[in-house]
Amino acid sequence: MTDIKAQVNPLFLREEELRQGIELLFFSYRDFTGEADRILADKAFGRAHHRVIYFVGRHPGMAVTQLLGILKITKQSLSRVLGQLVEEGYVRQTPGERDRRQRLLELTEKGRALERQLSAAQMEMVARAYRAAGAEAVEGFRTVLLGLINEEDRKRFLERETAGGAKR
Amino acid sequence: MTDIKAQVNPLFLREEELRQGIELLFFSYRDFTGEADRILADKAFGRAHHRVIYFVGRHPGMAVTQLLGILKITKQSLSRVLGQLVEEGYVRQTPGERDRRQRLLELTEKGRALERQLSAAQMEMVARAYRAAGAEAVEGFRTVLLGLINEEDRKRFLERETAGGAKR
DNA sequence: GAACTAAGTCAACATGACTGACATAAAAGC
DNA sequence: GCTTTTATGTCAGTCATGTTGACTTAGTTC
Repeated sequence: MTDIKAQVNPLFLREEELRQGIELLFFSYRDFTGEADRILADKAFGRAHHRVIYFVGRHPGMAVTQLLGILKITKQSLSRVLGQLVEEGYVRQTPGERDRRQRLLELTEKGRALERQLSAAQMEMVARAYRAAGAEAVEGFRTVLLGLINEEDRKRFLERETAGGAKR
Repeated sequence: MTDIKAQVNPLFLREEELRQGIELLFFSYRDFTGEADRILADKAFGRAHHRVIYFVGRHPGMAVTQLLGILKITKQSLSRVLGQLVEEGYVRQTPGERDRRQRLLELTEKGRALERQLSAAQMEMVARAYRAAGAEAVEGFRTVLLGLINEEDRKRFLERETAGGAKR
């Protein structure tokens, strides 16, 4: 029956395939973030705190403007979240040496501990999916997701990849 | 230099790889939804409205409880959004025949028009990424994302795939 | 007839985003 | 050296989307 449909409208399967892609992104992101959300709920933190902790942990010494660029939110939005994290001792701000207007961000030991806890959960999920799918599928996963990302951030990924060497 | 690191700590590359997976999901989802968000902003609708329109369009005649199960939000959250969509003539509710307690949901013509507009934008993004990546990569993308999705929803995908036949 | 289920409602609240206006300090440009 | 730009922060108000909890109404099931 679907074979007939496919013959009548050759675009049908293509649209179906694309819609499945859309749904896969929706469901996988929903379930992927759900894991960490549960951990954060205990600490009265939200997804926004997680993102800050993640990226500050990933790029220690980054300036506030850089972080805003990654998160693509306004500084007013960030300030509440970042303020809480600083106040509760997860993130430390130190004036920049080169440019003393900057407040460079880094995780405290407490912050690193939370970062590890959150990342461990998510890395475990990704690792499970990677193992189940195999190396070739992982390569495809990366290629397609890269294609969904805007030019600028995509470049960052590709640079890191070649700079890191030894990967493929 | 990174080669040395990899030899000293064999887990380094693995962790790096997993973190890249996490970031790919974050950035791709951010950019992927950004496209539709801009269209919705004109109509004073948000992402929540989009999800309702999408899934009602995908499964015409579905009951409210089913929709809640897919979205994994509370009925109170849904009611506001659904109420607006019904009021503004995007979604129609009709009592179920088998079970008259149910209000079965379907898009109106107006709703289908918006659905097409939104989906066209996202399908275009996915299509572009698929084309650039190639069929093999797409298969890997699907496999890995399926592995990130909870058991139950994953089954739904796999059933649809085999039922639809003719795909692979 | 009692118990359960589908759907909806009212109320209060939390989170995370936004715009707009303004303040301070340091850097950069002329 | 004065002006302009930049980095950061703050105050105030608003909006969208989620939550919990309590309760109602109507229909189904046992």
